[in-house]
Amino acid sequence: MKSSPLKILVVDDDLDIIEILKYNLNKSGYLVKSAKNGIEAIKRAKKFMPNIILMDVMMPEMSGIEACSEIKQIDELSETMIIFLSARSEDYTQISAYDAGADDYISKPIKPKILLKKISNIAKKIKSNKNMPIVLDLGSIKINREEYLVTQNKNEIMLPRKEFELLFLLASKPEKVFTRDEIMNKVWGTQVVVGDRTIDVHIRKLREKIGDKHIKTLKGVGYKFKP
Amino acid sequence: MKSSPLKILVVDDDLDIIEILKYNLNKSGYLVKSAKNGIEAIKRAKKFMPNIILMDVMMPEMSGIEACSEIKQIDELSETMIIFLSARSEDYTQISAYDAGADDYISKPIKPKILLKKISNIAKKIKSNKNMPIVLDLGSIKINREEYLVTQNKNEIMLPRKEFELLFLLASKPEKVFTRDEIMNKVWGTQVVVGDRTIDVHIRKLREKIGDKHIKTLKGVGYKFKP
DNA sequence: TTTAATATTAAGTTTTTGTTAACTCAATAT
DNA sequence: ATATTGAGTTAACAAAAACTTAATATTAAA
Repeated sequence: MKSSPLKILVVDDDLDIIEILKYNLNKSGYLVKSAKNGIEAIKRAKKFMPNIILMDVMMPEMSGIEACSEIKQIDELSETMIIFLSARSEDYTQISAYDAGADDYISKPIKPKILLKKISNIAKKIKSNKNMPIVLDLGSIKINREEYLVTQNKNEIMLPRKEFELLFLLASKPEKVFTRDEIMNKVWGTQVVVGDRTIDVHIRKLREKIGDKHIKTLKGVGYKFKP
Repeated sequence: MKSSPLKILVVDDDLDIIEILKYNLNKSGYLVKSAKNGIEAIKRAKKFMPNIILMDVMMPEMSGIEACSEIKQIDELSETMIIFLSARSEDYTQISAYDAGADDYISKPIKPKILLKKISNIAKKIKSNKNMPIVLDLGSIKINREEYLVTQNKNEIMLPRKEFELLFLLASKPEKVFTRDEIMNKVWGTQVVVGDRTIDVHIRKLREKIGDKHIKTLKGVGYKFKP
């Protein structure tokens, strides 16, 4: 399960602005396409299926706000985040923009830092599994994701991030065997490469803290959690 | 805990319009009163304390815009949302309306659907504000948002704005881990970008003032407040 | 029994956070 | 007009915790 780059559609009638945005976004590894008015934006969006649309408010033919309303009504695109760009930051523009279903707002002149921060925030949101449970209750062991806390028979156990994520993964499906590859991808992600023994070490530390019996090794296969 | 109905004051010199609005709003369960000019509106607003004022822009005696400015200056009514009604949607009218502190704008002819949607949006906002507690009582520490004051075992601690907001955020859900991103977005907002160490410095200052044990670091994850 | 896979330990490395002091900026006082 | 004050930010460095690796030992499956 490899993660593809985020797709962004830039809509502006000013080609210079498109270029600037493209340059900045490409540099950060996003896949960018552009349109120069609202009508074109809708057409392209349907094909390109972007995760994010950056759109100027004021455009000839069809205003960004109108285009936004239309796009939000298209079922397949309803999850697309729309961020408006505008020359002024007057409130009245913002209000109608949000009415149209805009998800965020950046006022020109666009500062690359702010732009990239917003985009990366959205990227994180999209990546993070929204339907991940907050607490796992495995009888004697309870795992609370919101508090990042593991409780075993009323004892609170603090786990560092990787150990927590590892335990959370295994415990999310007790008795299921997770292969090393699965663990690697879900806990460490697809972008990092670490040696084989790293997982063992983390398993060891977990066993130290929650007891050996909860994590079982299946040689040549993987690990499983037992409640 | 039953929530009282939202109070709406309708201001228009056209009695027909008042009737139409009253009819629609009453039907949706709001508590409605009316005034037929700006001066009367101010008087009634002081007594009725509406959550929302729907006001015509063009009225004899005192224009809606003037009335709006005055109302916004009255302390007890500064939280009241003011929505303008106007025969035309020319931009220049809207601009001065927003300058006067209007919160939204509806152009005539009024479509009940749009009106009620806007009202219900505002209602949601008001409710969520109402539900935000003004004082947090965490045992030894009490945080009063209204007075901007933190009390620890009867000692009053004055915190600067950012420190206060940071503490208030963390303390609003004790034990929950707030990531740096969350903190950044909620305390600093999405329109500014500040360096990474800024949060640390504020955390440090808070710890200096309320004691180390109340704010716990989870490296790579975030911070949490412990009562 | 053999051997590849996993366990263990301690010693590196990297990442993240803590700390301090200096700097900017605005509001207010002199 | 200038000085003062305090909030907020930044930058540089220190410290700590988290994480990884490497070397060696042990285990369990073929």
